[in-house]
Amino acid sequence: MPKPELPRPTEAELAILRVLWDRGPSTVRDVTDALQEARGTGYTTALKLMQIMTDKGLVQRDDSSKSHVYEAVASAETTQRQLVSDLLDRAFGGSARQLVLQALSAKRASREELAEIRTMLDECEKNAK
Amino acid sequence: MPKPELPRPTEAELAILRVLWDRGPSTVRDVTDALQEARGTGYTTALKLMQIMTDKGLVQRDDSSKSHVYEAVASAETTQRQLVSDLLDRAFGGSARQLVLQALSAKRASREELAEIRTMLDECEKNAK
DNA sequence: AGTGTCCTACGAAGAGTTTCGTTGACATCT
DNA sequence: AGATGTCAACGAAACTCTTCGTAGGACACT
Repeated sequence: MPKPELPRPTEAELAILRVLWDRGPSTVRDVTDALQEARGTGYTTALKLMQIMTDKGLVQRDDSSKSHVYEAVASAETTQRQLVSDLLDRAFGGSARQLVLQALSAKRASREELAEIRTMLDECEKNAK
Repeated sequence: MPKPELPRPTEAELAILRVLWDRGPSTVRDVTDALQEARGTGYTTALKLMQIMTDKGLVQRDDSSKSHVYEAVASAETTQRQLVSDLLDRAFGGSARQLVLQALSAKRASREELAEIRTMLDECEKNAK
């Protein structure tokens, strides 16, 4: 079975995943530095979290060199889809329409963004039942 | 100040809020019954959560009758917008486009839903910068 | 060898979340 | 009156999340 179904990342875990998606495989030092200004995360805090994430299967560790290198297991897209799907069920009763509405009203999308979304809608429509 | 900025509801709290949005003002018994099948929530569990939510300001309590009646303070729309906005920042780096894309791909929206979303887009475009 | 630096590992503290057992108040039924 | 039932209140327990202090190993430099 190729999909053991990863757990939903917590808040601090998600911040680390974002760094890994951004930078690619990174050491604890790299991640700590990246999160230092944004969150003030200390080194041992990041290390502990990444060890936990390894146990959970959220990241993979390459310990062949002295400084272990960590890599996100699931892609940003996959994880984002999981998080949205989760929120959809938990807060919106499954109504994608409502969720999209709130997303647009929360962020006041620009004209360009609206145009892009419209293009995506066309794509979706082609595949819809 | 009329907007004291409510905290983000936790998972169990959100389940309770959903019942209150659905049913309107309700007693602990009502909420427990509604959540019984969906979550197996026990009476004292629901009571405790609703007391905590009262402290947090998420719900209001009317204790004029023997069975206290609870009511959600924030509307479903307001809370949903807050949750989406939160997820947008935490997981999508603020890109509403990406979030909408994942929402549509997570749920495989029907043709009707797509049409409705399209209509919403028109509305948004009128108000865009 | 001694010192300093960088790294992993471990454990524990503190906060928040969720669950539930117990208690006491109050009302109703017999 | 006594038994039964419903309810709010409280506290404790189990769990998760997040943070960090401390220890120990490896390495380089003096």
